[in-house]
Amino acid sequence: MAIISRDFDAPLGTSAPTLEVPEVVIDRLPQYVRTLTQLLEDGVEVTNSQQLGAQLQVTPAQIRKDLSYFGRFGKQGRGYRVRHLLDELKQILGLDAEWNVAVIGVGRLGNAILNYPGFNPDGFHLVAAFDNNPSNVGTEVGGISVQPMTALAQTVVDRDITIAIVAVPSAHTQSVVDQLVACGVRAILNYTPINAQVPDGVRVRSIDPVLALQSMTYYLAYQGHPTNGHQKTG
Amino acid sequence: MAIISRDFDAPLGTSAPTLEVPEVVIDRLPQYVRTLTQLLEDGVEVTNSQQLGAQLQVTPAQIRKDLSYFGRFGKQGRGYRVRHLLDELKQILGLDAEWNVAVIGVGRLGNAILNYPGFNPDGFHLVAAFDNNPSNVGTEVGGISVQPMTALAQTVVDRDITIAIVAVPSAHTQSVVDQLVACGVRAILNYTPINAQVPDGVRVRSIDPVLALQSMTYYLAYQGHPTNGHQKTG
DNA sequence: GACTGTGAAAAGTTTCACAGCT
DNA sequence: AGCTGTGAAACTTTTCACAGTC
Repeated sequence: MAIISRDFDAPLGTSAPTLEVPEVVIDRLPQYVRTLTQLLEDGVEVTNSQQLGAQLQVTPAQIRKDLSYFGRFGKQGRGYRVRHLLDELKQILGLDAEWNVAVIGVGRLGNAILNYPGFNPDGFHLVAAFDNNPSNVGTEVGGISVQPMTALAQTVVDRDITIAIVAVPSAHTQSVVDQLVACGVRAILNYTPINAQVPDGVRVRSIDPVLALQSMTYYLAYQGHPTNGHQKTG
Repeated sequence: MAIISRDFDAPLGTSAPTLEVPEVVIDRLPQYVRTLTQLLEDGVEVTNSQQLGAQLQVTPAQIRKDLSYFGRFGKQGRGYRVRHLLDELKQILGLDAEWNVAVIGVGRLGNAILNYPGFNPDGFHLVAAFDNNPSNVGTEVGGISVQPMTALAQTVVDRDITIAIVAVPSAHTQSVVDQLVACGVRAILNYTPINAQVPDGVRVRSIDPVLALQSMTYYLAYQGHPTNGHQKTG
């Protein structure tokens, strides 16, 4: 039982990440990390599930339950030492490591991503950029020299790249994702509006502002759009 | 029973959107819309839950169940007419209307958003931009003249703006969101890494690439990061 | 024969409520 | 007294399986 400080005997070492911890829980941990980081910066040394819940708009019980999957980090009657809990969560999420990231596609969006300063403080280092278009290859974007796609496999190995950000035209998404998977990349942040198919063991997250807007309009549509009367078809 | 073609008597007209339809279902509908749009463009006239499920990596049963909240759109033995189902779903989501959107903050990120061509084809029109910084006010970004924040309330009314995209520095998020809510905006797409507090009836969706990356590293950390041995603290 | 629409079962997730530690 | 950690209960969501229609 070397891996996480949990004391049940789930079959570790299976290739699919079907550990005992529900995926929804994992998805919340980064938010806890962020809130704890904030508290730490504000000089708060001890917190509790009540306070964290208020910040995150989540019930205190949920926070306690989520944390209980990984260990006992608090002290009854007192709460959680902010620094301690933060360190534990970062370690659980693998955020105590530095991660090298490649950006595929240096069009308008890829450019914005490469120039975005928000990744580095969190341990994600954009270390390589690739593009299909010969006129982009060799240019510098965000301090990184753009390489041709043919250099992908070699650079992924040389630079120990484990994560890729895809910002290519929609039509190329699947092909680029296939190439990344073939190179051994197993975490992909997809900025295109395409549902790429990947084998088991590869994770894809999508950033899709249009989908986000479209799921909100449902609630707007009848809560009363000021001027625009929605007429039914059927 | 005017609003949606469903035949149960949930209390409509309540201010919070606690209709009978689960929120997870609403969140999936835009993806169905996208896939159907794709099929339509490819000239496919009839589809079925099997095919849609394969595209979306969702079980056919889930698609049928989701659709059943809104009506009976298919024909047994045949499937769904793509155009018909697409029209129905768009109507349900309010995507048969055009939505005017304001962008708050025209820094690097706001600039990228205002120049992003992906919103308009889906009926979202970026019609106004605001910034606090006097040196940005009056400039043109993405064909839109940047206004001061003081003009917000008036412009929201004049231009029938119902949705806002927030791309300001983190420290200003809550204040900007408060102003938007005060103006009557009830759907906000938040590009900052801050959890804004909003009253009931206001929807916030966040675009947060760092959180997306951080939830993937958990799975990478022990599936075997090529070189980097993760050592436990405790 | 093929597929939808849907109750009912199963699985997953959240919340409750309280024993137990500080 | 105050808060955590956690089984058990409540609730939500997904999947199953099949009657019904084309």
